[in-house]
Amino acid sequence: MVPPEAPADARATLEVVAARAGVSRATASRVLRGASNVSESARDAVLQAAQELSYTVNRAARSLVTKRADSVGFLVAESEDRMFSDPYFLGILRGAQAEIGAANLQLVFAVAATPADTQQFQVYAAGGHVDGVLLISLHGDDELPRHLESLGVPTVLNGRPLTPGDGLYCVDSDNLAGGRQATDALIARGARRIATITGPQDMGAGQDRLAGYRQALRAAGLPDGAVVEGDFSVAGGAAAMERLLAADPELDAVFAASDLMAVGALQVLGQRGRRVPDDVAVVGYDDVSVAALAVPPLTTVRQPIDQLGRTMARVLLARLNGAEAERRTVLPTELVRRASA
Amino acid sequence: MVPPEAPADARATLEVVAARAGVSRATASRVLRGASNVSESARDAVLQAAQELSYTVNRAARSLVTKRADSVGFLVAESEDRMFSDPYFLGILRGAQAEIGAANLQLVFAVAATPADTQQFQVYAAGGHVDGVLLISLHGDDELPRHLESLGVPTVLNGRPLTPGDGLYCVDSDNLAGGRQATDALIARGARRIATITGPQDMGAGQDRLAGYRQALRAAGLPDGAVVEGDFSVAGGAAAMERLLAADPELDAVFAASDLMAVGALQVLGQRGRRVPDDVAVVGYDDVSVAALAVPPLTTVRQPIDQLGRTMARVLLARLNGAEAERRTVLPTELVRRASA
DNA sequence: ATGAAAGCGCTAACAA
DNA sequence: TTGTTAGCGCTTTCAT
Repeated sequence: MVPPEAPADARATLEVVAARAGVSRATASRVLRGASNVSESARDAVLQAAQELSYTVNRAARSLVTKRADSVGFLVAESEDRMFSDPYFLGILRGAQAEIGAANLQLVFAVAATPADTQQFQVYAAGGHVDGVLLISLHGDDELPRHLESLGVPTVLNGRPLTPGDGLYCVDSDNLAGGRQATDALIARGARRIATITGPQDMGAGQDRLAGYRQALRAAGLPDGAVVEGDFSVAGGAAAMERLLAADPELDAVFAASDLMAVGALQVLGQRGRRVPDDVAVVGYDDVSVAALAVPPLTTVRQPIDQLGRTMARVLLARLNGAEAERRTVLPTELVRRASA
Repeated sequence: MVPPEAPADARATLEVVAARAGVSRATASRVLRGASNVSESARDAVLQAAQELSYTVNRAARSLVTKRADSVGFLVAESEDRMFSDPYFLGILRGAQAEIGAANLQLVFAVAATPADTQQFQVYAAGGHVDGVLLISLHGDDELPRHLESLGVPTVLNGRPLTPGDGLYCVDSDNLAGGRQATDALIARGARRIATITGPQDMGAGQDRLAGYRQALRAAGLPDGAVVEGDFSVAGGAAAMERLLAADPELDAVFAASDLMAVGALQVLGQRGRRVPDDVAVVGYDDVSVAALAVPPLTTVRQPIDQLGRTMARVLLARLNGAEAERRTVLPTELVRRASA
């Protein structure tokens, strides 16, 4: 009744492993999944058989019955090229992959550049192809995370939704404190006309860093400086710097809400003959690798980018396991002093 | 005999769609997969039913029978942090994802930092969890691609294996021509003592760019300049530049085999009081975004990074479809003139 | 052109 | 603790 030895070239199945170990498929399955109620001897036999046959579970078969996909989606909801030139995203990806991989799940990478893409992803996710999703780069009040959740797909955001209190799960760095740290550094070195290049105001990070800037100014009894919105890119930072200079030619410091924008600002400042930091001090945000390479090297606010990705993954994993998870996790930032301020 | 209407809240299955369309599961399946032998009316009915129920195929069930995973692995075989600060990788990823996504396959992202990781990935891939693998950043004569192929997993490399002629599939940019272009540009502007910071010599890209440099020098009747090996990183470029200066204080030009290394070189040159390009001209390689941001902006050799990723994916897709595919695809490079040379 | 039926490899009751 | 037994949702012969 026991099936004959399977051909050696075919991929081993549970059936074969069980037969070789002299137990039933059920027992073999239990052993391989680490269930507790198995005898020592059965366990050893199965493990060895599996080893010898280099057995790997067929995930499709498993998924079919468990109704879990054993994979999570990493969705970049960004239509612009920006994300692909921003090392920030790569950092998040690395962190997330490390945790997801360690949990033995797959990370399925997806990009939704258009509304059609987004729609397609929703269908895909709703179809049970992923157990949860890690959502990167949320703009405005994108309904995507809420849709995903209502479709039964646990989702964790990077950043925070614009309107709070939705019960969405999100992981963010402390942009408010970060904005303050940057501005305080400028204040501490004696700057008095402090301008800022903000991030997109349709993103929590953009809003919060600006709010931090304002708080710091107010706390120091300083008036608000010139404010221009940027888009987190180098070109955007440069354009914003031009406008800042036009708005307040006397400014003596600039807080740029991203390193990339700070680099753009540095370029413009250089062209205009302003010395950094002597004439104008500059502080960036992120501490991605270009910060240290800029001329002069950028004083900046470091975000724990890798940790952001890891934390997102951990929160999602916790949810998938039915464990408690923080709705909103905020990671600390830190000022990194270099030459630009 | 027809099953009763399924509960509306459950995910629709083929069974339900078929019932609603008044056909058998087999016919519904044929329609949904675009098989030809179906009547007009059956097709319409099924399509509409599927639409109404927002049916999505259960990939696990499909995979179980077709024995295809409908997904491809994107494996970064790199133990160092380097790759995560190099925009190059992100470009490849984007390109690959675009093609893979368009073909309706999933891109499963993985990192193999240690030999253990690599081993695990092999088991995973051999287990039929992916239909093919896109392999990034190959060092030395890594056996991984050959193992994967011998395990029956079609693999496509970025770059070229060190020892050619293995029948491995790879997609590369024309590093030899690129090295020549860079060096020719330096020669054309009158440089005569041209040094180079090479890429890792355990990688084809590193070797080929150096070979191109030598070819150009020889063609111009110029003697070889100082040569120091770098590791594609900024820090590595800076260290190499120091050694170059020590080896030949009179050098008047440097070809750095990556933009990141060129940036490092620029820093050192600045510290040593050498003006770029007046005292020393510099040409980089890649044309990643930092090239344009460097001070001075970097003249560099552009690789079609996005296309590299896309092409890798296309080659793999072709193989998966049993179509003919080039063993080795080489994409052209192009000199981008900016201020550093 | 269509349907009936047989699994794909696995997990999870349920019995023993 | 272990084995028996149903399926999970789909594709695919094989008839019709």
